[in-house]
Amino acid sequence: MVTIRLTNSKTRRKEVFAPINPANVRMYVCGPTVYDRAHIGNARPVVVFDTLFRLLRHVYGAEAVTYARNFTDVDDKINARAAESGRPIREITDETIGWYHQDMDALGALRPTHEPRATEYIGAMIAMIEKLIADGHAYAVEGHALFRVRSYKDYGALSGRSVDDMIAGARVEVAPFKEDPMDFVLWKPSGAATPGWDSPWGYGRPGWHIECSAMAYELLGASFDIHGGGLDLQFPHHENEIAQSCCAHPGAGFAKIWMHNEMLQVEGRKMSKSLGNFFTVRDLLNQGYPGEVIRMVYLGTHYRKPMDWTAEKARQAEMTLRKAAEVLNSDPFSELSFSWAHAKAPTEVVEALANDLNTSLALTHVNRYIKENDIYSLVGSLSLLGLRPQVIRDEFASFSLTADDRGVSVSTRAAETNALADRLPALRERFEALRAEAMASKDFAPVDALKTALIAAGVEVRMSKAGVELVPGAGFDAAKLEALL
RNA sequence: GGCGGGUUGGCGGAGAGGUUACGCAGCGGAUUGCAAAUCCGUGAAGACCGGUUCGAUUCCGGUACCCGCCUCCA
Repeated sequence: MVTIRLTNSKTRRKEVFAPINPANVRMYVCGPTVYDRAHIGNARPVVVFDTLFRLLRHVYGAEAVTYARNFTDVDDKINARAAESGRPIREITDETIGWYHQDMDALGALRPTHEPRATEYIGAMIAMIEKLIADGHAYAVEGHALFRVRSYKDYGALSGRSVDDMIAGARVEVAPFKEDPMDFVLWKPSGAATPGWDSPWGYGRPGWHIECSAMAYELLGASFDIHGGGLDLQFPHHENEIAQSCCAHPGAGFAKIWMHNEMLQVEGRKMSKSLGNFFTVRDLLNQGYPGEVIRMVYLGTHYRKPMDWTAEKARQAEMTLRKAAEVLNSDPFSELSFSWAHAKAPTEVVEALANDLNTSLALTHVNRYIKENDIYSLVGSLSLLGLRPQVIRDEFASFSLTADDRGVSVSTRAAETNALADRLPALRERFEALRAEAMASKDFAPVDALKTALIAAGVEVRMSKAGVELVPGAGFDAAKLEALL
């Protein structure tokens, strides 16, 4: 069996992954707060842990992996959104979850096994808080329940901080009823304008951190294998989760391995609305970046390094996918000669991923399969990486290699582009005729004019002794092509 | 201020204590009416200063710079 190695944030070392139960490998990843479209920073952990999910399924079997990713649907940002729009909270969260699914589906991310909503686990949260209070790890005061940080001796171990250091450097405004400045909220009171539930501490709502502890416990148990999320969540969110869960379920150890993906920048700068470089995934999709291109850009950078989103990277990813599509499409019958769904990723690709998710190295291998025209390895690798081969072929394949040119009745193009594919051969014939004339007359102006127009329409013009190929490229513009017909 | 991380060729971006990463761009050649595409070939690196070592870009320490978290934002 392949040995998977993962960097554990808790130990800051790369460790051999040995599941608690290989028949039920369990992973929890912090999901979105659902009040708006996911931006491209939110999407990075989704792609990273989807890739890990796929690797685990590959190694341990699809049925042997349980992946839980929550929706935070109770939060002050959601309340604010509801207040300013006048819409019901549930309507906002339902709509946002729908968007999230659409956008992450476009990136080729599999749906996790469980996608719990925080509001469906209020009872479990209350039960956990009650236990923490009963055991002296938390206390109730003025309608709040607070976690007593000093009662968990390892508090700060994950993020490498000591409670004393943090207090010294803290800029936090400390609520007067806290025993200790670092104590954090498990439950807080709600007024008429905010959603709430009845609890032993009065009508109120949960603090942010308790939901993940409660849902992970309900769905995965007191101890499980992997807990993931963005590096920004390491402190305080994950630190607090550990404190809560370890105190509520002593001895269980909570997550064995903690994984954190680095943050994302855009064109070398932090993504922010004020800099005007803030994109949602939907923005990019609407700008015409296919989901596969976006995913490819993510996979190009190791998850523990800061990643920069740039238009140039997207261009290169698209170029690579076009080449891949040509290979996938080079034999119209290739899909029939072996089942694409069963193509296996070569060992070297699996091992690249097994080595702490070295997606960049995996893509290096993919490049070689493209160069060597190795369809089988290419299909297997792309599938394991979540880059759907059929989609790539349909989205990026060139017209010149479709059925029309080869006399076979296999069409692999998306319907919209197929319509144009029918017209390209006519243009090609005209081009060939013009070229033949030019060769004889030595007047190349007419053929050059047509060539220039085709290039302007984003069509690659390939001439050889054998004939002419017209291939739509990255900047393909159907409207300009229409004008030539 | 506290804590954590990073710094690789023109650009992006990996592995490995000693042997070509790879991709994009560049350059040379083949090919072409000219190109494009393709193929062949090729130059180019490891922030700085020390240390360990026969040997470090890879390990250790320091400096500089950058980034993140500590505070609503991922």
